[in-house]
Amino acid sequence: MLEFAILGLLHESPMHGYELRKQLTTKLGAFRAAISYGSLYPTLRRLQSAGWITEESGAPATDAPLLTNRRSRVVYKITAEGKERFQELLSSAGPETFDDPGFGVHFAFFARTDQATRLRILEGRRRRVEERREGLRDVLSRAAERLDAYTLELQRHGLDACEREVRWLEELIAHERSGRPPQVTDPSN
Amino acid sequence: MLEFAILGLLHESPMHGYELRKQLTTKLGAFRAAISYGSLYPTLRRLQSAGWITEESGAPATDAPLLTNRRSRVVYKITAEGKERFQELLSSAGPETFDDPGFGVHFAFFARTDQATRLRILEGRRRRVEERREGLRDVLSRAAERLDAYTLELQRHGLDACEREVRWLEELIAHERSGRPPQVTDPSN
DNA sequence: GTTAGCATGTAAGGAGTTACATGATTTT
DNA sequence: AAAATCATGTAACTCCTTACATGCTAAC
Repeated sequence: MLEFAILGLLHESPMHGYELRKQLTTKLGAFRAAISYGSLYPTLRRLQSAGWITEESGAPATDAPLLTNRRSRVVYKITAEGKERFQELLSSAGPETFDDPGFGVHFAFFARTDQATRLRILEGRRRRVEERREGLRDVLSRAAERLDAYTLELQRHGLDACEREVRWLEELIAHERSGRPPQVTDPSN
Repeated sequence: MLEFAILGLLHESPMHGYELRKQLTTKLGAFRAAISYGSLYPTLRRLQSAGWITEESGAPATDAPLLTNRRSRVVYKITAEGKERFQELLSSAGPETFDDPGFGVHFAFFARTDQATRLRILEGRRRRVEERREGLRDVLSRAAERLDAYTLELQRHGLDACEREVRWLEELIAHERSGRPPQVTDPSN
């Protein structure tokens, strides 16, 4: 997850770790808490050994005027293999569990992939949410008497969230199918 | 989380591991995938060493007629210390992160606690969701131009979910304050 | 008699977190 | 010159999952 998100952000532009964390915090803010440095920096190391990212060492010509020849910051950029890896991770449908944050991260980087992949991911997600929805309906209709009021309320709220998400996904799928993929920011790669 | 949920279920009635998993699956089904045996059984061990649960060895008088003198099942029951531990875990406000499943598990066992604790947990949750909501609003109003359409859509959907949850929590809090705590199943302990 | 479901467990590993530790730079 | 915030990292640990291994019981 972190690996994927880092590759996704570095795909957009080179960055150092601290900045990565900030951007991850806003990019994934809708469904995840901020990631910790204790997780971020080791992952950067790992991605570097795997050859998916490299330290940027080019002459800092376009560098901001204030911060010359700094070596406290380590700026990373994605490699060609890294871009391949990113597409591979994006295409491989994440785990089959409903509560996995994988879908959110995938969605956050939809601008970096093609319509077919987007559709596959959206439909996969819809299937999983529908399954969860059916499970909750079953519980509410079959086992309602055996459960206390709070547990029931939780299931109802969960069912509601599922129904809502399915509708949202339907809209996105329809939108994706008939026509415009909402402005792909940058058609590079 | 698992520890808390196990104590909560055994608080209601003694059970063996397999049965625990089934009940956990429905009880937590609104926000969590099924827990694995590889997690369940070691946790049962740990709870037993800690003295919070014990193996039930009483004469199986009321046992189902078909299954006599089995020792393939190990039935666990909660101890007095276990009940204390459960209340302690319920009272200690969970982590301060929005996406933590802690709230859901706490809520699922609200029937086992008192109104004051329920209110504190609901209000704590509301505060965290409100914070997340404000963060998303900030991003949407301040940084909207810098984000692609998909990322924006994700934030909008997240914001919507937050607003919805806050309203839900408000209702629950109001209901909890003015009057009836929705049928507490069993006033034991 | 074989498939399906009940029942319990272990070993290895994944994906993160917290707490700690350090130092540079910018702002007040 | 103190405080805030930028910036990077390590060690230990938490909490869970997957994959494996086993055996019993019920149903077909």
